[in-house]
Amino acid sequence: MLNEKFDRYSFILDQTAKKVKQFAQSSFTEKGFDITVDQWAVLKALYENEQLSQKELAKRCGKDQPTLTRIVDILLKKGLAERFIDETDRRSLYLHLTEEGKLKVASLSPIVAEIRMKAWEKLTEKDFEDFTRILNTIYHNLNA
Amino acid sequence: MLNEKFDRYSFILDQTAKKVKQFAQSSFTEKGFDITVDQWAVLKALYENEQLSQKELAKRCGKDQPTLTRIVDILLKKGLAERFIDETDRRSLYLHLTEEGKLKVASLSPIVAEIRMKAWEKLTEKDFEDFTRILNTIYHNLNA
DNA sequence: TAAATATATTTGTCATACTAAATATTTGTA
DNA sequence: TACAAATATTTAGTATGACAAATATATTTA
Repeated sequence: MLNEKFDRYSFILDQTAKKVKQFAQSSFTEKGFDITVDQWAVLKALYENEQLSQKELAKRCGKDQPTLTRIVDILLKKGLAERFIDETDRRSLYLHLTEEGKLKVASLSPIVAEIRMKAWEKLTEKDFEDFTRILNTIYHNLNA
Repeated sequence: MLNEKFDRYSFILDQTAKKVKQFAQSSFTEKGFDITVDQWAVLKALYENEQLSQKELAKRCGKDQPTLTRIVDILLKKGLAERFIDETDRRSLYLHLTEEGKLKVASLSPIVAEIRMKAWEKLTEKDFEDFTRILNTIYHNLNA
């Protein structure tokens, strides 16, 4: 393959990832959700799987531990989650959502799903499959 | 299309964009390049087009103006670029690379091109075309 | 069992992203 | 021409991302 063509794929990739996040964030803000997209990702992961340790949660959300710690700090301040020491391994902390946190996820989920679909207008199922396959391949090529 | 399938495309997109950046950054660091990937993007844009105003440069690099200002500040500190007032419009600043900056871009360019190819192993030209087409479509769907 | 090693989390530092507000300058308009 | 509006840049504040180092606790090993 010609090298020159690849000049800017990482630029387009980066810009599109940013745009997806921006679009979601501005929809959140517009609807008065009062959380960031990253905070949403953590809330959603917790909603689907309570009792995760912070380490497991970080992995599921694709975030490193320092970043996760700070996002969780914010969720605590907002009263959406609580942190507990795991008595079987006192190094570990586990988390669960407060009632308010659960309500927030339940009420936002359908709206988030809607927001997500906007990106796929004018694209086909095949496009979606190709897209995720290619992204996964790139990821694994660079993860060796 | 079924909504559920789209659950995590933004996650994969985000993780892959991060991985591409990390891979490039660790290659830079390993080779002792002493710049970040974002600083590289700005240097490259300047190399290909001197006399850009900061505003134009920001646009070309896909960065907002405050971010660009800070990246440029770092490039100045590193002695890679210089900033000048545009006397035809004293609000504007334009930039150009120092000799050291030009040398840096010239010497890094081929290595960066190599790094970039790694992502495309096991993928075809058609994949590349589909990928960029889909990314562009998503971008424009969300940019309206 | 004491010491070394490993693990989970946090803290610190720097770089980047986004928003809003401040500053300087220019342009448009009454 | 004076004033209002627009534009280019910077500054400030908050959130996130990456990486290194610090802390506390567990596990392994001599």
